Amino acid sequence: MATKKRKVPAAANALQAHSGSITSYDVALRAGVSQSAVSRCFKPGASVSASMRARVMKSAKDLDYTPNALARSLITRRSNLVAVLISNLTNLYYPEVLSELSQQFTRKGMRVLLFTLPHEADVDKTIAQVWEYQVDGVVAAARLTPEQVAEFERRRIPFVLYNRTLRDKAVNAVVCDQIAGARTLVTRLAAAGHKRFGIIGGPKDSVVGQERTRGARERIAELGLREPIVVSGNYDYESGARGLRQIVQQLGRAPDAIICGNDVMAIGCVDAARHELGLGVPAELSVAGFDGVEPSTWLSYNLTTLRQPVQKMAQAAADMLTSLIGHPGTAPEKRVFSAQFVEGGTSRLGPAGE
Amino acid sequence: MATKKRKVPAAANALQAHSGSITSYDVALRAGVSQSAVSRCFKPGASVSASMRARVMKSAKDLDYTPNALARSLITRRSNLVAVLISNLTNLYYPEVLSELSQQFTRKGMRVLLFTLPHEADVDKTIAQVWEYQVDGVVAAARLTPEQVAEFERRRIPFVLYNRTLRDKAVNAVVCDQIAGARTLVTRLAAAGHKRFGIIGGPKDSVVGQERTRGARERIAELGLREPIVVSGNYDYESGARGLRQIVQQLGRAPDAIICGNDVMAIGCVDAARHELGLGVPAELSVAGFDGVEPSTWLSYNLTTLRQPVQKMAQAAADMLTSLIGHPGTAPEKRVFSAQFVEGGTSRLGPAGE
DNA sequence: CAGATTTATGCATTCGAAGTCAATTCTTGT
DNA sequence: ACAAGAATTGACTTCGAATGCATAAATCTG
Repeated sequence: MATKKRKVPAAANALQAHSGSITSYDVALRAGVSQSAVSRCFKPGASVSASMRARVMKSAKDLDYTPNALARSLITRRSNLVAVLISNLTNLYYPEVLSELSQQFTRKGMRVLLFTLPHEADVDKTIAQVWEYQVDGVVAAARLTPEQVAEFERRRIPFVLYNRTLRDKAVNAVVCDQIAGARTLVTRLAAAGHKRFGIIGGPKDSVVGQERTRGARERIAELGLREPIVVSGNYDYESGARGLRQIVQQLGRAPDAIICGNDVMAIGCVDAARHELGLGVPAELSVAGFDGVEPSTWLSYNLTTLRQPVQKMAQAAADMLTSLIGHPGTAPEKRVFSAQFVEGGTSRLGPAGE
Repeated sequence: MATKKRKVPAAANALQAHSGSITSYDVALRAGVSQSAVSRCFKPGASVSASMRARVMKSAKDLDYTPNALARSLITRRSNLVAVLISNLTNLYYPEVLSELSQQFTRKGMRVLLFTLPHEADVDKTIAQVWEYQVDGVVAAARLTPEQVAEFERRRIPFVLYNRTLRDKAVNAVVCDQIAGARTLVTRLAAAGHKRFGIIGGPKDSVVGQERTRGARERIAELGLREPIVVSGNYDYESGARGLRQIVQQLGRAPDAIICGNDVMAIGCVDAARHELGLGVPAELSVAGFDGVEPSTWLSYNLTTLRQPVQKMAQAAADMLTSLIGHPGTAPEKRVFSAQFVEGGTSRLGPAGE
C-alpha cells in the first residue's frame, strides 16, 4: 500500500529513462518538491515562494524541461490553438492575410493550425479535423457553405469570418465594403466619359466577387448607362485574359472599361489587351481591379484598384476572435472597413465627388 | 467501495451536462458498452464485432461525438502535428511552398502548425513554442542558425530543411541546385555575347542567395570575363530597382546583363530599367531571376528564370518527414532537385550546351 | 509571545482516449 | 456435447499538467 504512493513518480521516472520526454514529475523529483509545485511555478499568478520558484526553475533548466501543451490543454480546456481556414493560398491576396493573422495570434500567445481547403473537394472532411484538435477559435477566410458555418455555432466555437458574411444570420465578421468600392469605381470611370462597361467577375460562389459585380452593375444602371457585359473568371491571370477575349467577342469590339473581380485578373486583362490585342491601356481601354496586392503596384501595371486594408482587417479579426474566446456569448459583431481607391494608371478617371 | 467503480463514468456524465464536450464515456454509456469498446471502434485494425461496431457508431452519431485529438496524442505520444517554419510569407515564393506542404500533409492525415518567423526577432522564443505542442516533425523553410537546427537534433525531433543545408553537418534536406542553375545562366548569357555582368544578390544570411551569387561569380571567372559588380538586396521589388541603380552608378553605365537573386528583384530591375532608365530589356540589358514564381510568367515580364520544382520539392519534403517519423534514426538524406531553365524574354541567350 | 491569518505546499483527482490483461463468449473439431 | 482455441469485451491504468482541498509554515495582531 505504502509503495503505491510512489508509483506515479516512479513510473514517470522510469519512462524518462527510455522516452525522451521530461515531465513535471522529473523536475519535481530533482528539485525535491511536489509535481503541483512545479506546475504552479509555471503559472503566472500562482502562490509560490521565491526560494521554491528558484529551485524549481533551476531544476527545470537543468533538465531542459518543456511543458506539454497537450496535457495542459486537456485539463484546462484551452488549447491556445486557433484554426485558420483558407481556400487557396495561390490567390496572392491570402498569403498576406495569413501572414498578418499568424503574427497577430503569435503575439497573443496563440498558435495557428492551418487548413487549406483545396479544389472545393471534401471540405467537410477537412473541417472535421478542426474539431478534433479542440481549437479555441476559428478564422475562416474560405468559401464555406452556410451549413458549414452553422456547424461552428452548433459546436459553440468562437469564429470570425474574414471577407464574407451570411445573408440571413448575424455572425462575427470582418469585411471590406465591396459595394461602395465598386460604386466609386464606376462613378469615377463614368465621369471620365466611359460609356460601355465590361465586367470580369469572380466565381459564382464567391460572395465578395458577387458584391463587387453587383455594386458595379447597380451603379452603371443608376447612371443610365448600357448594361455591362459580364463574364466570370476564377481569380487567376488566365481568367483575366480569357475574360477580355470573351467580352470583345460578344461586343464585337473592346468596351470602354473593364472592371475585374480582383487584381490578378485585371493584370491578366491588361497584359492581354496590350500584348495580344494591341489595345492601349488606358488610352483605348481602362482596366481596374480589386484588392491592391503587391504586384498591382509594379510599374508595368500600376493598376487602378481598390486596396483592402489587409493589416487592419487581419488585426481586427484576431482581436475579435481573442475577445470572443475570452467572453463567449457576446452578440455578433460585423466590422466593415472601406477600401482605399488607388488611382493607378490603367484607367482614365474623372474627378472624385458624387 | 463498490460505488467507486462507477465514479469515473458518473463524473464524466455529469460533466457532459454542463460542458459541451461529448466524450467516449458518453458514447459508451448510451450504447451500453465500455469506454474501451468505443475507443476500439475508432481504431482501424481493432478486434470488434460487427454488432458492437454498429451500436457504438450509432450512439456516436446520435451524440455527435468527436474524438479529442489532444487526449489521444497524450497517450499515444503521436500528435499528428507537423510544425512548418517559414520566414516571411510575403516572399511570394513561400506561399506556394506552404500551400503544397499543407496539401501533402493533409493528405497524409497530419495537421500543420504554422510558425511565421518575423523580422529576425525573438525567433528562439517562437521556436520554443514548437516543442510544447509535441509536434511529430518539423519542416523548416526559414533562416535558422546552426544552433537552432542543432536544437532539433537534441530534441530528437524529425526535421527536414527546405532549401537550406548545414555546411558542417549532414541533415535531412530538400534543396534545389542553385549553383548549377546560376552557372547555366551565365553560360547562356555569355554565349550571347554578354561581357559585363551585374549581380543583385540576396541578403547576406540567405544561403540560397549566397549560392546563386557564388555560382554565377565562379562561372563568370571561369569564362575569363571581368568580375561582376555585386550589390545585395532583400528579395523585394524595390531591392531590384535599387540594385539596378546602384550598379549603373558604380559602373557609370548599364552592364550587359544582370542576374538577380530572385524573380521579384528581377521584376523590379526590369521595371526600373524600362520605366525609369529607359533601357530596353532585353535589347540593351538582359535580366534574369530565380524561382519561377507565377508573376514571372506574366506577359509584361516573361522573365528569364530558373524555376524551382516547388511541387516536387514540397512533396519530397513531406514524404521525407513522414518517413522519418515512421522510422526514426534513419541516416540523413539530402534530395537535390535541379532548376528548370526558363528562357523567357528578358535576356538574349546563346545556344545551350557546354 | 499566544492566537489569528495569510501564505505555501503536497496529496489526490481530473481531463479524454488508448492499451494491458484477464474474463467472457463464440467457434470449431471430434 | 465437450474441450481447446480464437475472437470479444470490460475493468483499470496511463499519458502530463492543473487544481480543490487540507495541512503546514510563515506572518501578522494585539
